[in-house]
Formats: sequence, structure tokens, C-alpha cells
Amino acid sequence: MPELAEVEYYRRQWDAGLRRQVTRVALHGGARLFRGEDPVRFAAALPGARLLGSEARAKQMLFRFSRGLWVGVHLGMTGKIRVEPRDFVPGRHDHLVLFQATQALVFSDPRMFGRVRFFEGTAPPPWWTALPAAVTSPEFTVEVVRDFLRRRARLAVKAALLVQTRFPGVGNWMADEILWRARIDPRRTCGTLARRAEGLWRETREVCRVAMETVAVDFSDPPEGWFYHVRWAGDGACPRCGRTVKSATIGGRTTRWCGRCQR
DNA sequence: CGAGATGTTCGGCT
DNA sequence: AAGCCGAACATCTC
Repeated sequence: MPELAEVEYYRRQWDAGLRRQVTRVALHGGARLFRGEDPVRFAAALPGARLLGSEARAKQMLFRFSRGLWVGVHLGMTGKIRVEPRDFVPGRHDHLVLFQATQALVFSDPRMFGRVRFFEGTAPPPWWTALPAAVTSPEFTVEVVRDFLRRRARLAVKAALLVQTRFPGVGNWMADEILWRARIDPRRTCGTLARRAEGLWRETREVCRVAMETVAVDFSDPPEGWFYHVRWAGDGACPRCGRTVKSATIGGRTTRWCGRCQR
């Protein structure tokens, strides 16, 4: 499920636990989620620490605790963050639960494509600091997009939008939305899009900006008129021209677009 | 029952 | 050598 704005929404769910101590940590299976980590050691270190704050960037989140402890979460395809009562009993897919006096902070992920990382230090972990600048930041310029299109000349533009080092936080539905607004055929290769770089840049920023003002706030759907609303069913109609949307696998992902509006 | 799912990573081919 | 593609990961839902 989660792309940029949904990740921000999920991050805020644990705000309910701000300034409170963790009393107990429950780990449940899913060793894959903790790959490269030592969850048992960390579960022993966390009780007594307080949740001090958190941040989301791209599809990653980082939770900061006192005592210099940090927890990083990536939701993968089916990860979720939620809050349950203090007497919560973790279910099959609730892989990490941070109990507090008044509630339980829960991370679940049935498919286990997500990832949980632990870190101890005074500054955020290196993997966090190394994340690319947001597409809504001043560093994300039209020149950056133009360079990338040149370098990936033979890659389908749909696949290019999913490259996280260049378009951090953009996922499958946002990529389709961006291309629909920019009127670009998702099958086109980047090398043919030199003159469309500005539109692609502008719509990337716009889709992310508006998604952060809607989806991220309350998990509501994006605004009416967005391609989003027609891209799920096989027979949706283009909000602009009414033509039935096309469907194909591009860059290994299901892609929907309007054969008339997008060239 | 088979197909597909809003993501990443790895191995292999060009 | 870099870039690209397809498979794999694990489970649920339609």
C-alpha cells in the first residue's frame, strides 16, 4: 500500500505515544523483517526509553527514542502502523509491538516485504542521512530530472519514476498519476523525453505536494478528478477524455494510462 | 484454484 | 561496466 503520503500518515499514528516510556517490547516471528539486526538485544534496551519524535522521508520512517535509540521502519508492500489498547495481544502479523503504560504501538506486515532497523547513537543513522532530497525540496530541480532522463535513455519512463534514488517516495499509483497529468505515455523511453522534462518535473512535485495535503492527513483519497480514482478497475474511464484506460505491465508493474491523452 | 497486489533486491544477461 | 529485466520474497484477496 504505502507510498510517500501513506507513509507519512502511518508515521503519525505513533504520535499517540510521544513522551511516554516503552515498558515492554514484543517481537513476533518475521526474522526477515529484522534482517541484519539484533532485535533481541534491542528489545532488551528499549524499555525505559521515551518516544521523543519521528519523521518520514520517501518511503522510510525514523522513530527517535531517549537514550540515543532509534527505530527505522519501511512498510514494504503491506506494512501498517497502528495503536492498540495496553492489553493488546499481538496477532500473527504483528511483528513489533512497543507497549506503553496506556497503549501499544504496533507494526504489522503480512507479506513481510518491509524492514525494521535499529540504531544506537546521538545522531540519526547513516542510512537515514543518506536518503535523497525530497522531490518537493529545492534540490529537486528540472535539471536533475533532465540529467536522469539522459542517463537512463533506454528505460521506460514509468520504470524511471519508480527509481527511489531519484524519485524518493514515488510508488506505482503516484507514477501513473504523474504521467497522466504530464500526458506522457508510460512506455516511452527516457531518451525521447528531453523536451518533456519540465512537465514531468512539475507534475512529480505537484502530485507529491497534493498527496501530502490529502492522503497524508487522514488517509482520505486524493482530490476528485485525479487519475487515481479510475486506475484500479480494468475498465476505468480517463477523467479528461472519457476513454477507457489502457493496462499493461511496464517496468514489472501494472500500469494504467490513457491511450488518447498520453503520448 | 490461479492471478495479482501501492516494494525492494539480487542474479544474470547485454 | 553499467544498465536493464525478470524472478524471488510471503501472504492475502478477488
